[in-house]
Amino acid sequence: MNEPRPESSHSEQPGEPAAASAFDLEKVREEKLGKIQALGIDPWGTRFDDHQAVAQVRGLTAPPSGSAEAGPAVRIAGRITLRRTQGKVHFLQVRDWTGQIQVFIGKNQVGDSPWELAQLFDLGDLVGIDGTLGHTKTGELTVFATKLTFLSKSLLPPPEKWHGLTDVETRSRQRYVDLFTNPESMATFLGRTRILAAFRRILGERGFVEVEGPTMQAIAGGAAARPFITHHNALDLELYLRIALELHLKRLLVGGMERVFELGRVFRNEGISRKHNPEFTMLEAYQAYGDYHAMMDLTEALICGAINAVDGEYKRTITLSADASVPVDFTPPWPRRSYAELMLEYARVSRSDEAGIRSKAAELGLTVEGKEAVVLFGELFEELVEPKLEGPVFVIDYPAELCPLTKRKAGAPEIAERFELFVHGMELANAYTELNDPLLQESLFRKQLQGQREDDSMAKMDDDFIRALKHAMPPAGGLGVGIDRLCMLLLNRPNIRDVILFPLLRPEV
RNA sequence: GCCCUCCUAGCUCAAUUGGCAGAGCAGCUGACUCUUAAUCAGCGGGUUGUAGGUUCGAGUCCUACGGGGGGCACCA
Repeated sequence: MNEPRPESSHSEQPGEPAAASAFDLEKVREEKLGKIQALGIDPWGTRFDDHQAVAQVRGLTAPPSGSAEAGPAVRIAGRITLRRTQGKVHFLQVRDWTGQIQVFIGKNQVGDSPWELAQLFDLGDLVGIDGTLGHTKTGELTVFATKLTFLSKSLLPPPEKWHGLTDVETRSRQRYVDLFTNPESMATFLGRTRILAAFRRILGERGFVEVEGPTMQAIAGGAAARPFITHHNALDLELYLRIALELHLKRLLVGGMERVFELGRVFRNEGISRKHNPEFTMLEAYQAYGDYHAMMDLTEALICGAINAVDGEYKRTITLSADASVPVDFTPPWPRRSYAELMLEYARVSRSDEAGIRSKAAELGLTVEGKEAVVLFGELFEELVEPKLEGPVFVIDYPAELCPLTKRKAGAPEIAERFELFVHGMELANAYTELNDPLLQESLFRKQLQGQREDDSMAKMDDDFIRALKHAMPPAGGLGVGIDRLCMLLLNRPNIRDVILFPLLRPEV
């Protein structure tokens, strides 16, 4: 490893002499900070009440340019993103999280000492503006400042005014800069919170209560994934970060909470990609005395609600990658197609035709030896059917062998009551009629434990969960939705990193 | 973990075959009371991610390392 060296001027070295240009820009701003203080003004500001959102101000009516009529009095607060000075006049662009508006500051209009302050404004400073709303000679809606309030000094220069911050790494690392420079990024993350709010509202309207399961668990269950390991000192206990929400929510069903959901973070110790972040947000919802059909209705309501929260467009174009987008129509109801039917249509094989499955798999170049026919059947689905599913489409009734933890269809034990929602090859939701037979559950767990590989040695038998089931869990429908991927889809961001405020990155330097 | 690729001023980007590291924005000084990426004049700003190597000479070629991006693998 290289030792940190003084010439690595990018990392701040407190106490070391400022050496390079980066420091010069900062130094200039520090000097201005001193000048602001010399004016008797606190450069770090104070409470600033009753300001209006810029978007709200933009919605007001204001007199046209040159009118004798005084416009409405307004008060805004925000960041200076642009400054054009012209002699004894400044034009600023001031941005808050709702939008941006022009501010006019004239020396003769504000007076000498505010003018002195305005001379010290830098791009990136936070200011409060009192003024009247009107239009300039060129017709632009403008706040004509009457009073300036300094709210906070920016000691670092913001990115360039025209191109902004484009470097994807810096945008993720310094999300704060990304948010205040790139309005589309702000819109994306506010869109994400609207989607979450819509989910909570709809679930609440349907009688679901939000609960919080444990994030640190002695046994990380509910999915097959490698967990993160952590340690509790006082108990001297190895703990795992949860990989799913499922098993604790089901315990609550046993406890009598009939409709529960959790919108929570789960952690999986896996690779990072365009579609994977090690921590991500899941919705899981469980409805006592329901089944997977009830969950399909709920899924449709949730996603339609999310669309309405974003822009209300059911017919939308979704971005698959930087240079590929496709139209998708979310107008409900969405088709429900059985797994077997889709396999017949696209792969031309049925589950019972094992010879056909094997020859078809061989045809595609899949490894056939040593695999059970049902595994190949699943692989054929992934290869031949999933790419064809433009969606949104519910794929229902999976081969039971592929979903050991799902309740079988009454009178058809070879069929599992499960659906997955697909949109253009992306799996948006996964739901079951939950297995509530503790004896069957236990034996399936044991079988699963036997089959696992050496390096997956994290999985353990969750005896308490089995005990809970033995107290009788109601028959129930359960649903899982990957929130991050839904956000990618509805907010048109092809990379999961762009819908997670602080995605995992290697530490800087 | 593997393969490909990128890293140049605070930001956005140039730099011919290996031949003096440049521009715009931002910054500083000055002019300007209705600008729109304001304009005009002038000035400063760099260990080209890091460490080695090849070479008379490396931003450019080679090796290793760091970080990013894309893909593969992993991923009920």
